[in-house]
Amino acid sequence: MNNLKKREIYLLFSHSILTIQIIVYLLTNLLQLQQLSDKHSHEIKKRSGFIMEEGLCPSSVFSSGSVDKSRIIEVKPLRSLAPLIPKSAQGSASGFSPFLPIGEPRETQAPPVPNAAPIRSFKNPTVEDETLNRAANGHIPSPPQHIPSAPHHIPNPTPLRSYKSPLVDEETPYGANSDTSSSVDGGLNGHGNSHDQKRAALQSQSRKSSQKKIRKIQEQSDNDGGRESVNSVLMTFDSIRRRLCQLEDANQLDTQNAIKRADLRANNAMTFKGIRTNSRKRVGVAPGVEIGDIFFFRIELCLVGLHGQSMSGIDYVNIKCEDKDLPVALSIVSSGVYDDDAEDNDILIYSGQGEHFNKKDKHIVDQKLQRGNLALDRSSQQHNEIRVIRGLRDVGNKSVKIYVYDGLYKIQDSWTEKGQSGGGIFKYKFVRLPGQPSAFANWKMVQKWKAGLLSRSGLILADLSTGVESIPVSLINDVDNEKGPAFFTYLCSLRHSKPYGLMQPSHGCSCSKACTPGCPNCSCIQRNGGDFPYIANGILVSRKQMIYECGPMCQCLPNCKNRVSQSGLKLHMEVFRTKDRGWGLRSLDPIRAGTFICEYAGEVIDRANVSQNGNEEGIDEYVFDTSRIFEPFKWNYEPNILEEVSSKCSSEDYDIPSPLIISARNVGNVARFMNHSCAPNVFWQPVLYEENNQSFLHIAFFALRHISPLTELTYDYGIARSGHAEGSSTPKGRNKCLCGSSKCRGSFC
DNA sequence: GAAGTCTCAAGTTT
DNA sequence: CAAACTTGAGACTT
Repeated sequence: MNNLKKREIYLLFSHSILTIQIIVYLLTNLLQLQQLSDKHSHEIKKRSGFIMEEGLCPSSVFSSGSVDKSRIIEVKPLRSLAPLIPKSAQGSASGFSPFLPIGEPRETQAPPVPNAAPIRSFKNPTVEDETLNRAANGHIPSPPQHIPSAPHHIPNPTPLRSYKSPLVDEETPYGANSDTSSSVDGGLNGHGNSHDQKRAALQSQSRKSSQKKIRKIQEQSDNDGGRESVNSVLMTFDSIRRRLCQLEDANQLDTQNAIKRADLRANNAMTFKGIRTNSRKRVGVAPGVEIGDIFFFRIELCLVGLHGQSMSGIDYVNIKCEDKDLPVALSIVSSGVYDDDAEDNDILIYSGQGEHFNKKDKHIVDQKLQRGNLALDRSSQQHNEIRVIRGLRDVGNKSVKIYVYDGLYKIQDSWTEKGQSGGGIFKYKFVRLPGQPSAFANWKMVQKWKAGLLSRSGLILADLSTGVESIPVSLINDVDNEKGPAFFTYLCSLRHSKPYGLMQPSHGCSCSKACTPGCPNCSCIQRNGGDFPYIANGILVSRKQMIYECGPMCQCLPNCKNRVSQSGLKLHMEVFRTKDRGWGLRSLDPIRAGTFICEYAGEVIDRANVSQNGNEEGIDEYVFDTSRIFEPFKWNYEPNILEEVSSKCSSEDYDIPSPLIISARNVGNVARFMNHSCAPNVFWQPVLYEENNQSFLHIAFFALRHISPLTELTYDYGIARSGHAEGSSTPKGRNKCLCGSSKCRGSFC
């Protein structure tokens, strides 16, 4: 208390104009504080006994033997004692709607413009535009909110069990869960029956009111974002990131005074341009993010508004409710730092945050009921929906961490335990809301299939490629009685009858080892405009008019990284029976945007032979024709976003001197099973390399975005020029399109 | 008291 | 594995 007084006195003197009234007022407060903290330290001592019984670490802040941190918390400057000061009549004039989460700029209360961020992002913004954009997107720093509340100055470093019942009345009228609290301290507090009833009625009323506010936030926030925005933001992010990696690989990136990590640097560029979606914090669904969506960086979760914290596992907001702050948890990431139990698919036992070993003081630090932990606790009483993202490592590629959005959960139970390092931790039982499509459960299932622990139902053939591919391609039908596709010969590349068109034959590069990015002497890299087309893990950086790979004619070693499309399948593919579109193709592995999927294998034919090659009606449904009309789309990074690095950006219009027509009717690979979609997740790219002193063109397929396991792979078939009716503004195909996307053209051919 | 700056907790990625 | 890194909340300052 001495410290406090000294601080008080110091403060008093440091402020030159103080009325006697204020002094009297402060002294009154001081007295109140004294009483309050005495009462509270008594509370803490009482509780610490309880905690010791529960077996928490003796070095815990609750322990009677260690430094009494409650004293430290008492030593707070006056301004943090606000709740003790009677509220003014204008007390609620904080500038925010009581229904809005704290930290949201006021202008965002206006009806949100759908797709606002991504569309704006693709023009070349002027300075004025940018200011507007940033303001509209909420990137002007939010007005800070200093709404002191009881839970913050009354220390709350207490485990769940100990605080719940006794403190509910004093601290949080919202949280009183009569079902659970009554059994704990039923008759101990000595209140009369009528008092209890009144109190219960008040608490129930209060709880309803706060739940109403949470619902209101939910309703208010549900009409922005959207699938297209989410896809656009993620694609923009990854295209920038890939480009940065490419420059870094070639040592062309200035990392002297800049961040080295490409994900963070890409995020900075995005933030600077105001490109993100769902930037308003919300309870429940994040519009446009679908259950089962996968992410490869924590930053990606932030960019689409799924989880606002770049590191922390718990995201929450403080909702102003009856002049108090009610922290409400919005989303969690279960990433395995703590020993979360993720055995059951619909139940997640999640550990709170904050337990660690303090290396300096050499003691274990318990988790405290504050920040995220407090929010989870309040949410367990409010029963609000919480988004759950499960972090996992794929069995095939343990070095990559993947985050899977697993939908909405509610907290059903909470308790305290001893953590791995021996500190006290909070545990929360998350239960998945019923009726949601499975996501994490699918992963579990697929991993069991891969490990051979679970037999596949509907497995017709273990390897459709009959050993041609290095990874088996399974044939699955769990839909109908069809026993398999019509006969064809599996071939993993292209059967050329003649060399490709007008290209000048070259003899490949003369690198002695594997070609490396930034190598000035490699003729293949020079043909690619000086850029290595792929980054280290074989991911395509950007679409190009043409990609020149090293081939059999090159002097470089076969493990050269510029031969991505020649190495056959790298993913565990599956030909499967779709419900309404015949056979389709999907992968059991998660796929990153830009990953090579497969080549379009088959026989190169002349246009004259197309109908000859077809069925009775002269139609060859397995034709790939580069001269079709393809819907243009943007996949590469925006050069203006990366202007500080490079303005170079290649055209995405393919430059194919003479059309290439491939038929996979008689011979082909998995690509022949890929169906059409007007909103595809795969695109094709022309690739050229030399064999036998001659150039040959190939068609390589790459992932357009991240694709989760078991998702059907589709690309845009384009429209045959012959199918484009004369005088008709909208080309019509002969097949009804069943892709079901909002951009569906209705037909394809 | 509003509006700003500073600090810290949170863990990810290479 | 340790260094480098971001975001947002809350503390603190003007």
